[in-house]
Amino acid sequence: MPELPDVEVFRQYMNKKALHRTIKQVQILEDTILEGTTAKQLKSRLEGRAFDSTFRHGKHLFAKVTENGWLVFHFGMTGRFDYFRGNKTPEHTRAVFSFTNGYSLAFLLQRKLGKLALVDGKAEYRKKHGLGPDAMDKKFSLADFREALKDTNSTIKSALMNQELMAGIGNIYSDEILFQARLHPKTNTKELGVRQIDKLYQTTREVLQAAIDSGADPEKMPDNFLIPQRKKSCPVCGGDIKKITVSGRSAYFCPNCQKKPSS
DNA sequence: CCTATAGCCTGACGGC
DNA sequence: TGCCGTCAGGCTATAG
Repeated sequence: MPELPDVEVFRQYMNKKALHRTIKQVQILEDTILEGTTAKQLKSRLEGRAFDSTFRHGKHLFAKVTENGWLVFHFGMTGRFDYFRGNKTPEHTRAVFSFTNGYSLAFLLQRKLGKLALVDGKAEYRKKHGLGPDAMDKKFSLADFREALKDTNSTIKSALMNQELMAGIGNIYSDEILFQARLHPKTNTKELGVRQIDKLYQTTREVLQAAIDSGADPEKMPDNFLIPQRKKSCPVCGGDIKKITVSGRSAYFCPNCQKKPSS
């Protein structure tokens, strides 16, 4: 699930539930999710401290640890949080942060494709992973969007999902953005005119914002969104949705509404 | 530079 | 019911 809107919702959840509480205990149930740190180090640097604030960049969530750097969450394909009371950890819990109030924040990963890291600065982590600007950052302007796509010669779907160009968009939301922009996923970036690029920027921002406003819940998304019914029929024309492979990922689109400029 | 593929992991689903 | 292949909202390394 976790693309930019989902991670933003997780951030809000963490803010609401787990900020400013003293961390009594850290438990790592799955060492393989640790990136550049150890269970021992996490315990020594987190226990007795608290999460002061959160920051999201693309699909990554950073939680500020009082005077002690940042804990970084990456949710892989199946990650999420669960703030629960007591000792019974939810299924698929890989790490638990227990607070002095008797509640705990569980970091869940069904498949173990997520990561947990501890870093001194957000910038260094971003640099190390080659992450471009956050797709929803206020400072990520139309000019930046044009610049990001300028030197690429790939399918537009692939470009939108390229975390080096802009961070946060994955397989599902790239499909939604291209559906709303009425662009075929295999359109080459070079085929797009200035007007289309500009429109795509607006659409990208609108789709991501609408998803965040919906709590990243397909049931609450606008009626014209493809996501809730991407394996069924087009919410606009009612036609059949087609599935093709683009950049090694499944792309769902409406052949009637989304045509390549050249065809 | 770009695309395709495999691998990392687990679970759900469809076909037989 | 059971087994098997396929696929899944991410990312990385490698090959062509």
